[in-house]
Amino acid sequence: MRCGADGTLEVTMEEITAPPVTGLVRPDGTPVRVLVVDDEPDLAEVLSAVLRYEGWQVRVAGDGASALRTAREFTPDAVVLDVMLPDIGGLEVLRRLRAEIPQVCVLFLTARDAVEDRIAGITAGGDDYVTKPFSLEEVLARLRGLLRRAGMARAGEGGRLVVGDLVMDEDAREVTRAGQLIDLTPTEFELLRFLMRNPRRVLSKARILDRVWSYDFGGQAHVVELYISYLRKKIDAEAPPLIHTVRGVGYVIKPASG
Amino acid sequence: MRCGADGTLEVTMEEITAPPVTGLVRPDGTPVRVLVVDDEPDLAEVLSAVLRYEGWQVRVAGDGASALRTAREFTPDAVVLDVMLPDIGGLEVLRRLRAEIPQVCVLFLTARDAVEDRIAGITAGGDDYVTKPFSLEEVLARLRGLLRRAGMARAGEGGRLVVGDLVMDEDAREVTRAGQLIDLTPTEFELLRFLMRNPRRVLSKARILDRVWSYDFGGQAHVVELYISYLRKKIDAEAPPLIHTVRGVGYVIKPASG
DNA sequence: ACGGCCGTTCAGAGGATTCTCAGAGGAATC
DNA sequence: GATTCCTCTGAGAATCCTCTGAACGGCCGT
Repeated sequence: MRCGADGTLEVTMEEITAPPVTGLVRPDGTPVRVLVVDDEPDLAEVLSAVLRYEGWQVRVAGDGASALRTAREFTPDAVVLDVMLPDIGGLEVLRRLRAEIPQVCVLFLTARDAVEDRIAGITAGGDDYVTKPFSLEEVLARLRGLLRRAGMARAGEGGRLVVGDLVMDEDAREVTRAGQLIDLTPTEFELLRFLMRNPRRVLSKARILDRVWSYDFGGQAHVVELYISYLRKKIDAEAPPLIHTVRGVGYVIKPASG
Repeated sequence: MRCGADGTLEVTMEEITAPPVTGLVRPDGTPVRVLVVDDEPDLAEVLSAVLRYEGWQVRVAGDGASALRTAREFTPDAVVLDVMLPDIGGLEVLRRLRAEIPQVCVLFLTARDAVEDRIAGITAGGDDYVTKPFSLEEVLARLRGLLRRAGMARAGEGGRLVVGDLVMDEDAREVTRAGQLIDLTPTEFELLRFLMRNPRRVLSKARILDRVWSYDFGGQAHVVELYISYLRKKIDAEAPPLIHTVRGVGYVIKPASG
């Protein structure tokens, strides 16, 4: 996803074609349902494409009133909710949502500087927020966290990712290789998480950029190479490498044997 | 839960896990039931979100009459009750509640300057109160205390929190590290309690603020950093540190080894 | 073999985040 | 009413993170 100078959003085809990976499912086995509420159609569209790609059922609403209307018959498990809506305020929407679907998770989208004021109290329960501009991986990760804690976790792996002897604990934000604790910066962590969520799948630099970096990032794909090199120094330094370059295409992470 | 290639699902029992780790359950194993009674919708919403997140079943009422009505069919174990209700006085509600559910615990919410002697009578009866504006952790702690004394403690944990050689006795309000008694101010204590209730889980500054500070606190997340630094001076000064900064995210408390 | 392209790495500027100190103001206590 | 203690603000310093630019080396075509 790229944010053009004119405010348009481009979505690369790649983003909507590959098969789903993650396994968050409702207790009854049906797919997770997410309602996206944002008055920017482009952003809402990109978000819903990514969530759908995650294997979830998605609906979109452009304002508070239609969000409530949709929620009533869609009964989502989670709602991605922009606090700046044209009609009803975000917190009001939250309250009315809760009145109808008490256990629903809400992920707020908010401007960076509007945080402290209106958002007070929302992280106190299970809910969470993400500040604009965000990266798609960040939104996904937060949403997965919310849903996992809401009882839609898949067996055993409660937010743990494993590739060979490399292990990531998302809650504790800990990464270990062969038991050795590895210290990562936020961007390194998010890049590695994206790789580990797609093991054995070659990821293009463009796609990595789209997912891991914020949508308003104007830089070049060179950063990806740079951060891959940082990661390699930290996790592939003294052991058979897990991160592999696929020349002219991108990068893969996979266990040493295969 | 495993998702087979043919679309089948296997569900194991342990997957249906509750989010946090409170360990308070009814004798018959069903979740604790709490009724929140407050005429401020925002406050009631935040309270119920927090309690629900704690794994309890929650109902909300906006005035005394509907509180009594709801209590009749909900049969709560505890009631969080604002003394200032639009219709019936809090004490009257208490009396009528007791008439129907004799063993119910009641936590009063009251203004700071409320009459002290009446409150004294309340605490004598086993109930408790919290003055507005309160922190959510305070409400939770008091509620846990009430419920524990009402016989809903799960075996083992009697209000003691342990992380490595750091021990907190919630009832005695005592903290020791390696046997050494540590003196904490009220805010320091509450911050540490929140950390110790969530060991190995990274807590964002926003979340800490929402939980540990009063809901009307208008300040910045900077206070959290400040109080973390106070805690470190008292707890982590001359021993392997337990409190760790996760840059760009928040803080974690965890035993020294891992 | 040569040259262009791609990927890797280094070095450093600039920015963001976090830590700590000092002190004002207020609450609690005696 | 005075004292002590606690909480919070503001500012500066220290630390850490991100990204740019450039140099280097290998891969692949011709």
